[in-house]
Amino acid sequence: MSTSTSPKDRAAPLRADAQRNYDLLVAAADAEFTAHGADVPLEDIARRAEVGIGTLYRHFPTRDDLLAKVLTDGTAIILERGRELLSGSSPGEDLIQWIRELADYTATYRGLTAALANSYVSETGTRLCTSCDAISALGSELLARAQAAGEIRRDAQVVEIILSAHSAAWIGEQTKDPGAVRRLLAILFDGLRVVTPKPVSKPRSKRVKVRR
Amino acid sequence: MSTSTSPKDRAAPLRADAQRNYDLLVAAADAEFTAHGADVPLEDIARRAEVGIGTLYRHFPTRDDLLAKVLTDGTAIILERGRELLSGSSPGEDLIQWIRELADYTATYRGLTAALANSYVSETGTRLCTSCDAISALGSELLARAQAAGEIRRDAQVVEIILSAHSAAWIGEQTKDPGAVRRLLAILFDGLRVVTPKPVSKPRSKRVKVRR
DNA sequence: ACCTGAACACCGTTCAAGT
DNA sequence: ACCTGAACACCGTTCAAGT
Repeated sequence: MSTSTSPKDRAAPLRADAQRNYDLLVAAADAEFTAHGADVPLEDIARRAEVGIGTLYRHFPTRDDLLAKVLTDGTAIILERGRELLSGSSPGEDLIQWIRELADYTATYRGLTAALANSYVSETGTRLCTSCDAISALGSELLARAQAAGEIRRDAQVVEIILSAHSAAWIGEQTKDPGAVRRLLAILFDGLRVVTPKPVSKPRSKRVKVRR
Repeated sequence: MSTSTSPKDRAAPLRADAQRNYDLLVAAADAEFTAHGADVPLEDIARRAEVGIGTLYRHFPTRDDLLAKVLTDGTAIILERGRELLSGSSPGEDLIQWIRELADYTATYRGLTAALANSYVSETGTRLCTSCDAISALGSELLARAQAAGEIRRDAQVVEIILSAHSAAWIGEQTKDPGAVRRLLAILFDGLRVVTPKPVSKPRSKRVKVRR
């Protein structure tokens, strides 16, 4: 919540009133997203911030930019947690724990999962997407480590892992039943723990080259 | 595609022109949904059917009604398949196969998953929801049978099962990667196959009733 | 340099007028 | 009984005019 950094996170010196409006917008956005979900009319946010709608667009050209800003703290935390878990003692469970926390993060606002998933595969590199990239990078590391330790199935890829967390959160949004999320994740995790034996590399079996 | 039944599926005698418009609307809706996804402007559908927008609303008060109508055939098929599988030889795999087909069904139109999932938990009993009820009923049967056979974990519930299919389809929509869907389902299914041993019902262990 | 809000575009939904 | 499309509401986005 200590978010009075400037738009580009550089020390781009904003005029005093602009900085003030910027901060008001971020606070208003957080409040509105929390209260009415990630699809709340942008106009409502501007109104709450007591700012013209044009000002909102000036600072945040797209809704995703606003979402990304408001999620900054959460994103930092989930990334930090990932790094911590990366040096945990049980690679498989470390990955799993991270996914659990990722699902929570994804549920920050109602309707957020759709926005996140969209940006996750959108062509245009939005801000939200940038966070996603960092998150999948970390996911890759955690996954690779767990797979190397032979604790997680080798045919799993980051996309599914990450989007699984998303979809669990999505299911939570739809059903409003935290139990469903918990149970689904439990199934998923058990599935992830299933390790197919390494294809018995037949010691130099005479592979005959066949014609045609 | 043989869909010239009347709105309420009764022989409610529609006036000839009304029936014609109705059929045109269904055909147009199918075409538009296929081409532009489940969110296509209703106006586009009316235009393609060469019918006033009011006529569309008269026949289909909500977008869900239109979706439900256009999905009738698919819904019937998935239900029928479920019944077939119900008398399959391998309860666990029968359930799993059904989920696979359910995921396909859910992907009929781009953007359909969201609509389906929404209606799945919506309060107001829309048409779409009605289909969903039938589907979960069948899912319950398949699941119960598989669990009774000891082939599927006992803590799984229908909601997750169904919504898992939905979310797999959803992931397909997002990533446009059929491989991701396949891999996710594989993980999920392995998770479903994990059967925790029945809590060893200690043969009449002397359960002492404790005070307080 | 930044803010404002009117103006425009777009889509959903209703309803008075028509046949 | 049914159809039509103008009319209204709503939200996103832009931009000319203002400070």
